[in-house]
Amino acid sequence: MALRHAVLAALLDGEYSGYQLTKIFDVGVSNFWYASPQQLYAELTRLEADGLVAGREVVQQGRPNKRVFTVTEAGMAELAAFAAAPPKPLLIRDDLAVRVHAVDRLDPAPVIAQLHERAEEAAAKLALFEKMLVRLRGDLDEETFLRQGERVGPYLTCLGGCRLEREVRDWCLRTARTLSERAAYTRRELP
Amino acid sequence: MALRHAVLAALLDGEYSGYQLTKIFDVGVSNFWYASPQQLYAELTRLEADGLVAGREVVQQGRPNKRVFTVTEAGMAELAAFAAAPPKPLLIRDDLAVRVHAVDRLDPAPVIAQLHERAEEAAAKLALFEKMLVRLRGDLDEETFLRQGERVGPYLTCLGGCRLEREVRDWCLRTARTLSERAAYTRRELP
DNA sequence: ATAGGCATGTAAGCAGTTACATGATTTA
DNA sequence: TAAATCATGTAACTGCTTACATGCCTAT
Repeated sequence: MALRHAVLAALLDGEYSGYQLTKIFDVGVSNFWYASPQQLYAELTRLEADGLVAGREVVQQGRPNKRVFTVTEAGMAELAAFAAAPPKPLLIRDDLAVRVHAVDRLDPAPVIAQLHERAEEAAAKLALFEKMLVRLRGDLDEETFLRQGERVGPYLTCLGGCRLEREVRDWCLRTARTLSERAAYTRRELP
Repeated sequence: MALRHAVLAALLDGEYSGYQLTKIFDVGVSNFWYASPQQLYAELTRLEADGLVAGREVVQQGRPNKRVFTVTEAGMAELAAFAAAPPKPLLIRDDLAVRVHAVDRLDPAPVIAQLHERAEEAAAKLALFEKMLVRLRGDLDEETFLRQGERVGPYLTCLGGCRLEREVRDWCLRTARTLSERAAYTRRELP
């Protein structure tokens, strides 16, 4: 059970409803964990049943009421035990990289287009994360914040997200350029 | 079904047995797809039943016989259709980053230790991938190989793996240092 | 002798995806 | 008046993990 802990960690940032969590996990919680809405609603139900989070009804006007959740003491204990246990290895599954691996034997055109799209998505995420960094550190510069800020966890993971998206963007563009040049070369040589 | 295509792509590099594929997918096929042995044996059975790969018994002396697989024409068609379809978004799940996200509210000591371990693993993978790059490009330099080499797919994905592992290593070390310094500061201030 | 590598699986259970379902309010 | 956002789920299915199982050969 792994999503549990990701949800508990996310709820340390404040009270969130299932819907709000879907927004957070849709981007991937600064890019290290993705979860679908259905997963989140199911997990929140289980977490509440297990007493690791507590729900609270928030009455809203102009929009549907919502239930927001906070981590209980039992939840904190669960998180502490999790943090002390050996971590599972980083899991990556990249559909696009599978295409690149096989690209010599296939039509490279769609793959090149997909690489450009992925590069743009990565650039957009990078911009988003960089804004989030500014918001998190307030008026402090990065160095000072990392030394003296009270809540550096999300900042550190967001820095990781930035690194990743920057690399994804650059790798996609580099790869697309390589494949385009090879395609151009082939067209000149073999008609 | 996503593992299918990863297996088909891996089998473009040559004939492999289930066991050999477990070695390849254990590292993560240059770090973009991990699969367990059980998954691979099951998937190979299904791929063969669907006629996308063909198995061939190889008699060995001194060790058990093995069945090696090649991609059939139907398999190539499947791969081509896959490559032209829109890719699924990059999936990442990082157990260690969950810990870092929550680290303000927990004992940072085990997390710092885990970050150092992860950094070492990443460095080891990086070294492995860099050796693989040298092997793949032979006596050509990178630029020439990327322009003229026949099989650049695996090289390009391996370059991506290098980028990722380098970032993971650096992020882990940076994060560990930040957390250690904060821990030292806290110990001086609050006893 | 014992550990490690080669080689291939089965079975049970848990996690994750896809499709479906509902309904109110705000914005274009 | 249609589309988007807020808000929360259920059900069926597929994919993945964990545990178990077997057996031979090689190197220490």
